[in-house]
Amino acid sequence: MNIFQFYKDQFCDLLKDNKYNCNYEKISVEPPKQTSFGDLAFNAPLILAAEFKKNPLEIGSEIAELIKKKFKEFENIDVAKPGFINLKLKSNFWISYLSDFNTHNKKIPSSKKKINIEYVSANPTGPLHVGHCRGAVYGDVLANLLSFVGEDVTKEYYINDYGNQIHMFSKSVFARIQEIKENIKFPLDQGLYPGHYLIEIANNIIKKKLITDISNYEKIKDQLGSAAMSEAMLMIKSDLLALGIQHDLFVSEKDLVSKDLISKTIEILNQKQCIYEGVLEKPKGNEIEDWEPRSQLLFKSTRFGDDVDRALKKSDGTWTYFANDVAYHAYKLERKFDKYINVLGADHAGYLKRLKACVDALSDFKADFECKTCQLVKLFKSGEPYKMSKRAGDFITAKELVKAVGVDAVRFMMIYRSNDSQLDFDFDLVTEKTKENPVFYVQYASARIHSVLRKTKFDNSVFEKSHLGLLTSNVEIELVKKLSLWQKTIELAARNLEPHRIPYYLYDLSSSLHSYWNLGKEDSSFKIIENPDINLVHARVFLLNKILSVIKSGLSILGVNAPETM
RNA sequence: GCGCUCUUAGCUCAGCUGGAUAGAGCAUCGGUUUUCUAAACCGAGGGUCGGUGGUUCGAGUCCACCAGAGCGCACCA
Repeated sequence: MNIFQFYKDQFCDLLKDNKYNCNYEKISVEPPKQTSFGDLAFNAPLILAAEFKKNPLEIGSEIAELIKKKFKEFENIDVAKPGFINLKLKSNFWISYLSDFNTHNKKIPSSKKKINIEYVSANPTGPLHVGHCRGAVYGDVLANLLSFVGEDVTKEYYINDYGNQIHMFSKSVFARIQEIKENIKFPLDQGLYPGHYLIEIANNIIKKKLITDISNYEKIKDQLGSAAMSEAMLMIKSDLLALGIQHDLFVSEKDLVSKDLISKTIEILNQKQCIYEGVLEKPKGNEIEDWEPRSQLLFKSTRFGDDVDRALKKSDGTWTYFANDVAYHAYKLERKFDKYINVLGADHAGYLKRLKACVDALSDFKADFECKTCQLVKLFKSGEPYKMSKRAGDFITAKELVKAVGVDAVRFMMIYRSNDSQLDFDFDLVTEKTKENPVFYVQYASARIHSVLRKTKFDNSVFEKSHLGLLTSNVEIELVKKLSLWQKTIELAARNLEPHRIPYYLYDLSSSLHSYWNLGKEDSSFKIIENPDINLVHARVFLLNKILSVIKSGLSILGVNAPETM
C-alpha cells in the first residue's frame, strides 16, 4: 500500500464531505522534509487558503480538527508555518503496516495498460558496443518496472535490415570471405566495415556452408546479405543475453518493405494532406559540399512541431530511411497499444521530433507516444578517462564490458543516474568490494540478511505476529517507515519513466539496514540473533525478511542478482 | 545559425504534479572491530542551486533572455 496515496484519497474525501472545494489535483500528502515533523505532510491549507482567501493556519486548524475526529491512528497533528498539517502515526500503526507489508500491489486486470517499448534496435551489422549498453539497460529496466507495477509490456526491437548500409556490410563480409578462402587482402580504401568481428561472421558463414560459390558477388549478394545479417543478429542476441536482455518481438524493416507497407502508409499520410512535393532549404551551419536544391516528396512535419519538413524519397526515387520508419510506426499503431515508448541514444535526439510528428499525424494526435533518450556514457579507469583502441572499427563491445565488470555492475550503474544526465562509468570502482561501490553495498545488505536467515532458520508461517509489538525502538520503526517509501518510489519511477529512483532507494534502504546492524556492536540489546528474548529475535527477523523482500524486488527490477552470500 | 540535453558542496550526482532550514556518496578531518558478514558503522566541516529578470503566498523546480558543456542538424542509416 502506498500510504501517501491512501491518505491523500482519504483526506480529499474528508475535504469534499465538509465542503472544502478546490483543485484536488494540487493537494498532496508527502513525506515531510524533516523526520521531526512527523510522517505525513498535508498541504491542503496552502491550497485552500488561496481558494478561500483565508489565513492558511486558520484553515489548517479547522482541517486538523476534522482529521482528529475521523482518524484515530495519529499520535500528533500539527499545523505548521506556511500552511502544512504534519501528522505523526502511532507506532502501532507501523507495526500493523509491517505485519501486512507486501512488495507487490495487485492490479485489477481491466486497468492494465498495454505498453510497447522499443529499445536497442541497433543496426544488424555487428555486435553491440559499449555505447548501446545504457539505452539497452534503461529500456529493459523500464520494461521490468512497468511489468512490476502491473502493466502488459511488449519489448520490441526494430531491425534495420534494409538499405545501403546492408549492401556495404554484405560487401565487407564478402571481402573477408575472399580473404579467408582465396587470400585476397581485405581492401581498406573502399569504405568497407573494417571491424574484426566481420572475420568471425565470414568464418561462420563458411563453416555453416551458407554460401559456397563466391565467384560472382552480384549473383550471391542477396543471399549473402541475409546470411551476414542473421549472423550479426545472432551476435547481437548473444550480447543482449549477456546483458540479461530478451526482447519479445523483432520487427524487420525488410519485411515491412516486402509487404509494401511503405507506400500504403505514405498514402494514408497523403489522404491526411501531410505530403507534398517541395524543395528543402540548405541547412545553415555545417557546410555541405555537394548540396543542391532538390525537389522531393516531403512530409509536412512542421505542422506537428518539427523544425523542418522531412524527405520521404531520395533523389533516386527510392524511399528514405525515415519513410520506412513512418511505416514501422504505422505498424506499431496498428497493433493498438495504450502507450508507446521509444528509447534512443542521445546521438539520435535530433530524430525525435519527426518521429513524434509522424505518430501524431498517423494517429490524429491520439497515440500516447513518448521518446526517451539516454545521454552518453564516459568510461573511466581509476578516475582517468579510458582510452579506446585506435584501430579503426575497433571498439569496446558490450560483451567485453560485461566480462570485465560483470552484468550486475553494468546494469546497476547504467541505471544509477537519470537518463538525461551524462554518466561516468569507472571500470575499477564498480568491481571494488567496498561501500564506495553502490552495487556491492546493496548486494552486501542482501547477503547480511541471508546470513541471519541461515542462522535462525526462522519459519515465517509459525510466527505469531502479535510479537511484532516488541519492535519498540525508534530505529526499527524508522526502518518500517523506510519500507513504506517503496511503493511510492516505484510508482513515481513508473509514472515518470525514471528507473534511476530505484537504485537510489535501494542504496538508502541498505544504508539504514547496515546502520541498524551495527547498533548491536555498541549496545548488545540490539543484537538480532544473540538475544535472550526469542520472540524479539523472531520479530526482528520478520522485519529483516521484509527488508530483504524489497531489496530482492528492487534488484530484480534492475535485473541484478541479490546474493545469499558474498 | 537551429534543435535536444545538462549546469546543485573540491569531485560525481539525487531532489516527486512548485512547498518548510537544499540532500547523498567520494575526498578531507576525527572516532568505533578479540565481528550476529568491519567488504561495515558513527561524527565534523563544506552551498549566492551557472547568471539576470519574470510568474506567485512561495522557485533548485515554471517562463524569458544570457553564458558554458555534450549531442545532432538535406538525399545516409
